[in-house]
Parts: sequence; C-alpha cells; structure tokens
Amino acid sequence: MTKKLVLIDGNSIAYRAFFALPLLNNDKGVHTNAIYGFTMILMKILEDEKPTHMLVAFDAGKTTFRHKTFQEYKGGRQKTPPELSEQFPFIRELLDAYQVSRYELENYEADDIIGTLSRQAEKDGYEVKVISGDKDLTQLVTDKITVDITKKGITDVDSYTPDFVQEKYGLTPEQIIDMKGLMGDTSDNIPGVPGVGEKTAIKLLTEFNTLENVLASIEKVGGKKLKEKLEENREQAIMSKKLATIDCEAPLTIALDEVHYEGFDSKKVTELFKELGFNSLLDKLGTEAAEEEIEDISFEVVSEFSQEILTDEATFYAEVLEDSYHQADINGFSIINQHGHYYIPADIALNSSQFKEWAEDETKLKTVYDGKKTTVALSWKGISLKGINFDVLIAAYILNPSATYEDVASVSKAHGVSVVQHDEVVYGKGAKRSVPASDKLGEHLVRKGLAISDIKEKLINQLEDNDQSALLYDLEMPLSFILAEMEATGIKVDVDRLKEMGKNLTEQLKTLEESIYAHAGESFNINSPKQLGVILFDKLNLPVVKKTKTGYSTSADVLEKLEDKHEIVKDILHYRQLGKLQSTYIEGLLKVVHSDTQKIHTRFNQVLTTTGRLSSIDPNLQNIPIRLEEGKKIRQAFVPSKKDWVIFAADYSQIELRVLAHIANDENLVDAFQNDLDIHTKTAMDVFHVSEDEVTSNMRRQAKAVNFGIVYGISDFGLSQSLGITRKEAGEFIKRYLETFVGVQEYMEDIVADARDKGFVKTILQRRRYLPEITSRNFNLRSFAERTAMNTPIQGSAADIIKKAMIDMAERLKEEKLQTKLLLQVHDELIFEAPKEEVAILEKIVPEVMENAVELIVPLRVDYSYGNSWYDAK
DNA sequence: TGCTCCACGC
DNA sequence: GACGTACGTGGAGCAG
Repeated sequence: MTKKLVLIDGNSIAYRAFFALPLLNNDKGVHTNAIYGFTMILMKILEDEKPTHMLVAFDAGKTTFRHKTFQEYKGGRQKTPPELSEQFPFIRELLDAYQVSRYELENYEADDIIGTLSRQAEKDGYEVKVISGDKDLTQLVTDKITVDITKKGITDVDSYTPDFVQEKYGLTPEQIIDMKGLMGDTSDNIPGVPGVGEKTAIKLLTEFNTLENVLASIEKVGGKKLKEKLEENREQAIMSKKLATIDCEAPLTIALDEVHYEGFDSKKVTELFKELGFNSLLDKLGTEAAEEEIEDISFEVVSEFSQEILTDEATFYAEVLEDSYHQADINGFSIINQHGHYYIPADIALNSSQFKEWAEDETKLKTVYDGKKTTVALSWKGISLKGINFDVLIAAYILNPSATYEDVASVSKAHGVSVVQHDEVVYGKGAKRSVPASDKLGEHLVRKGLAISDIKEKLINQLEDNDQSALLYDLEMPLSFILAEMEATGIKVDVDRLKEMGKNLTEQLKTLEESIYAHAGESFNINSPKQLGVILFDKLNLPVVKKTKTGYSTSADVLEKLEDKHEIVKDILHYRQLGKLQSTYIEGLLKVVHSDTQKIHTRFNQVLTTTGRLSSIDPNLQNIPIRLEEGKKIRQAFVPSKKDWVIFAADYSQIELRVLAHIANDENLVDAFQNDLDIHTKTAMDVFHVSEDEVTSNMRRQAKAVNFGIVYGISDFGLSQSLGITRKEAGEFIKRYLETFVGVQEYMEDIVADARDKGFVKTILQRRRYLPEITSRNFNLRSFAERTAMNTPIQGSAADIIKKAMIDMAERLKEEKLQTKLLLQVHDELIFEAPKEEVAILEKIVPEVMENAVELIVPLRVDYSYGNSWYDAK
C-alpha cells in the first residue's frame, strides 16, 4: 500500500476558519469558530484522504530568516484578533486528541516545514497532500504532491496538481515563485516589480521561463514602460523571489516515521467536543465509522431503454449547462434505481417514446434535484414531466435557507455526501466552461444521481425532526410545479411599444444631455459617478453632502439636496431616471424577448432568499417601475398573449402589517385591521396623539415610514435616512410607536429572546431561519441578528401566505375549468392573464382564494383590477 | 472579470 | 461611544 502523508498549514487553516465562520462561542463564553472550522476540515481530510502519515505545521514566533533579507516582510499585517488567539490552545488540544502530530520550528514558517517534509516524503515514495489557505504553497506541486487551497467556504477546496496549475496560470509549479518575484504579494508585503500584475508576470514567464532569464533578456521585453520598470527593480524582484521561495531544506528535528497516523482517541475527542459544545460534530463522530465512502462508481451507458431502467421509483437527474434553462439544450440524464446506475445520453432519451411515457407518468415516482428546472427544460422539448415526489434542492433550502445552493455537490457535501464533484471542477468556469467527453459527463451525472439519492433519507429525517415536512410536501414542492408552468408560459410583450418608448427616451436623453453639457461648460460621461462628481463638486463648487469610499456621492438623495443650488442638478436627476428606464427596462427587456413568440420567460429562484420570498432573474420582473408615471408606462408593454384577453392583477393590502398584528396579537393593531382603517393614518393618530382630521400629510408620511421600517426590519439609522431626520429623532419615533403598540413591543422582545434561546426563528408555516449571531458580542452582528429575528417571521409568513394562495388558486382555476393563467408573483401581488369572459368569475374567486389562504386573527384584504395591459390593471 | 455606484421593486 | 446598518437584480464605468 502506498504511504500517504497529509500536511496541514495550521495557522492558515485556523485563520480561514475564523474569518469564514461567524463568531460562535460555547456556553462558557469561549469563542469556537476557528476550532470548529478546523475540526470540520480535519474530519473531512481524515475521511477523504485516509492518510497513513499526518502533520500540522505552525508558524513559530514573529521573525524568521526571511526578515534578515527584508525587514518589512509581512509588515503592515493586522494583529491576530484576540478572539482567534485564544482559540489556538484548543486547536493544539484537538490535534492531540486526534493523535495528529504538530510541529513548529524557530525562525521558520509553516511553509518551510511543509516544503521540507513533502520533498522528503516524495523521495521516499509517499503520496503527499498539502492543505492550506495560502496559494504560495502551490509552488510545491508535483505529480506526487497535491496542494489543496481552501476557497470561500472552509471545507471547499481547489486541488492543485501540475495540470491544474498549468490550466490556471499556464505555468509550471516551479514558476510560481518567479511569478511572485515579478508581481509581489501584498499580503506578505513582498514588493515584486511595481506595475507588474499576474497577467504580465505570466506573459513574461511564458516567454522567458524564469525571472532570471527575464532580467537577463530585458532588451527583448516588449513595452518601453515595462522594460524600465524591470530594469529599475531588478534587485527587488530577485529579493521578492527569494522571499517567496519555500525552504525545502529546513533543519527539522522531526522525521517522517514519527508522524505516522494511527487513528484518533475517540474518548478524548468526545470529551473535547462536549467541552466545546460541538454537538453536531458529536453526532457525526458516532456515525462516521458506520459510513462507507463510495470511491469508485460503476454505471451503464444506456443505448436502449428497458423495464430495468424505467422503474416505478427512481432518482432522476437532467443536466442543463446553459445559463437559462428556457429553450436550452439538455446535456444528458441519469437514473438511479434498485437495478443500477444509468447514464442516458441526451439524444437517446429525447428520441425515445418509452422515455417520454415514463417521464409523463405520474405513477412513476421521481426523486429530483431542482424539479422546476427539470420540468421547464423538458417542457420545451415537448415532455410534460410528472411524478416528482421529492426535490432534494428544495428540501435542503427548507432546512437551511441561509446556505447557498450552487450545484448538487454543494448541497450534498453540506449533508456529508461526497460522491460528486463540483460542476466547476468538471465543466470549468467562465470562458473555459465546456461539456466534457461523454464518459466523463456520464460519470458526473451518475454521481449527481447517487448524491441526490444518498442525501434524500437524511433530509427526510431532518424535515421530520423540524416539523417541516408539510412545508416541503404541501407548500414548496407544489409551488415549484406552479412556478414551472408560469415560467414556461411567459408573458407577452408589445415589442413595438417598447421600441417606441425607447425612441422617445433617446430624444429626451439627448436634449437633457445637451442641457447638462451647457450648464457644465464641457461634455463628460454623465453616467460616470466619478466624472459627474468632478463636475459638480470641483468645477461647479457645489457643497459636498456625502462621500463614498471612492469619492463624492452623487446618489439621488444627495442630488435632491442640491436641487436649488444649480440648474444642472434637476437635469441630472431627470437624466438618471430616464437613463435607468432606457438601459434596464427598454433595452434590457428587449434583449430577453423571445423573437418567435414575443414573450418573456423569467426564472423564479425558489431557493435563494433567507426569508422565503421568491426572486426573479433574467429578467427581473419583480422590479418593473410603478412609482413614477414615466416609468410606470413600461407596464403598457406587458400585454395578454391572446386577443380579447386581459391582464388581471390582485394584491394583498398591507399583508405584512396584518401578519404582524396576528403574530404579535396586538390589540390596537388587530382592532385597526378588523375595522379596515387606513393603517398609516391610524398609526399617525396613535403615535402623535391626534384625531383623524388632525393628521397632516407629513404625519401620515412619517407614520408610513415607521410601518415600512417595522416590516423590513430597518434600524433607527435606516428610518432616519428614509425620513431625512436625525437618528435620534428616528429612535424617538420608534420608541413612541412601540409605546403605542404594546403588543408589538412585547412580540419584539419575546422573539429576540426566543431566537437567542433556540438559535432560530420561524414563520407561521414552520419556515426557519437560523441566527447564530444573535449571541455575538459584536454589537453590529448582534443587532442585525435581532432585527432579523423580528422581521423574518413577518416577511416570511407573508411569503408563506402568498405561496399558499398560489397553490389554492391553481387548484381553483382547475376546478372551475378556467383558461386563466397565473403569470407572475411580485411578493404581495399575483398577475394573471384571462379571457374577458372569465373576468366576472375571477373578480369573485381571486380575492376569495387569496383572502382565505390562511386564517389569521385579522382579515386579509385583496384589491384587484384588470385591463388591456399590466399598466391598465391598476 | 470583479468591484463600486446607482436605481428599481417590495 | 463606535461600529454600519431590510432584500433582491441589474446596468454602467472602471481598474487590472
């Protein structure tokens, strides 16, 4: 058996873990995030790599031999935060419990220890794996030495092999140090050659191979400036290279055979986990031994279908690599069932009537990952997918809406299954993204199928434990089928109308542009905040109201304050407004209209927001203008898809505040809604202690802003911004509001306490959001978590309600045998298209269904309207 | 290509 | 007392 050595860059991994995770702490007030992250990585490595030898290297002390070469080496670094320093002793203790060797050496960095040992091990025939967060280590890569560099998360890594280095940089691993010599490294304060970045360094090294050769052949280097820079910084480059070079002959006092890994001391590890409060890891520790890892997989490439493949129950995966799945190619399928693992090339499936029959048979049950995507992609191929009975993606989202769901691997790895690689690894990214050869694609798709099928049971159990099964089966999954239909249906756009508006805008913009240039006395790019700032604040000497990180702020609220100071300002505001309409809405929408049908097909992301709301992309149809008349006209271009049909829109009135009234059971608020009062006026009356006819429009505006703040969980600062008052005044408002609505005040206090206690908050339909930062000692993090605790149940329950309404509505439309189609959802609003003759019945059933989606202690109210376009449905 | 600024909706 | 303060999508400019 080959010997396998794993070397971990201890400091680097501890840092990565510390910054990647929120500042957790255990019941004794010890911070544990770095320890926790370190443990996760350690467990993962032991499981994935099964090393025979292992060592964790640490940096020793502050100075190393490199400081003799360059005093400022690693200068300007932030001091290690005390919250991290205090965790190092525990990390050492952890390693001892795991019986993993650790080592540090005076005057040397962890890099040098790792370099020296990896070279020795390679010579002795070991396979070597290095784990770090520092890309410098990639210089060590050889056929036998692989370096894993952590990415954004903590357990997610890029594996650097010679091929990977070649692909990423176009260089050999040895050339990494030449690259550092040229470009320097700001994090280590290595200077390099000024003006030379990664691109230039790679170009030079591709041509000249080494830094020394570059410097010896300066005359051959293209570009006069570059030549000069290299000439001037010759010494500095050589020194930089020397600094970046890992010493592979450090005088270690430890030998390879001393770092043999024999397995961990489970008693000590358990004890330590208990002390640290790592309960989830304790569970994992227990199950780990039982779990078998699938290393190699086998599968069959299907060329013809049989009963064996198209079974009554299966995991079914369809791959779509294009950005959008509308009218997209499907690149292949996989099916996992009791008989085996199958890869089905796209054309085999799509040309098979047996496959179509199976896909459309609702008694053939399918476990999927992203059923909506699968359904829509297949619907464009004339296949109406039925029988989905479990969606792993949605289940994972319900269990934790705060995680990001990028591909099957990200979901399965989060649930401890690692049979599948990330799409980026298999397909590449950016310009390099491509479909691999059939066998590689097939294996990847089968692995996805296996991962989906592997995590299913775990997800089911967790949902059951959390009382969230109904949320999956009765709300989110049925909703996904409705969304699929909405997306596939699309909404018709009057292209000529959009173009006409565009022409009009172009003219207006031209006029404004001329006027602006005349006021400025010169022409410049009005769309550039930087150039605009120079004109307004340097040339015209207008007072600076606000600055951004990079210069003057020119945002609308700033410009509004300057409106009466100079005529140019009004024009700029107008130019901005129209420019936004032109670029985002006219040009943006025209770009995504399907030329054959004149329809727009958005995609709703059902697994993105932490509150349970949907989002809409490509295009975003949830932010079409409505506030200002000029923008609202865009809605005239959204029309019914058939002659004699109308657009029918219905929206909930004040749904979030009604939800708040319900959850908080606030007597005053409940009373207001039961009597159907104007809630902002009522709020103004109570907060300002005046009668209804004494409420001024300004008082109502302020009350409205406070209500808005409550709904969105903004801070006193946020409220002060939206009202243009001081923070203190805003705080005063909030205080008075809470004194008026005591039920709300109590709710706010209780929900925060509850979140602190349980670690999460939930909505009326059991949607959860975890708030680990609610116990943070960092004021910002904690305050944010507290506002989130107050806000998520409100916004999330409102999202639950409209989702439920969509399901009930689809059901009702079917029952009534109507042709009406649901097209869009905009958070508290549903937009349909309908034949004129169905309007009468819609006027009855739409409000009825929406208002009765759930029962609250206050009534829900729905307003509706219809017309020849979305604009007219107001 | 990735970041910043700005602006639209709820 | 400071901290940096609903969320989401997308376009334009700009630096490297």
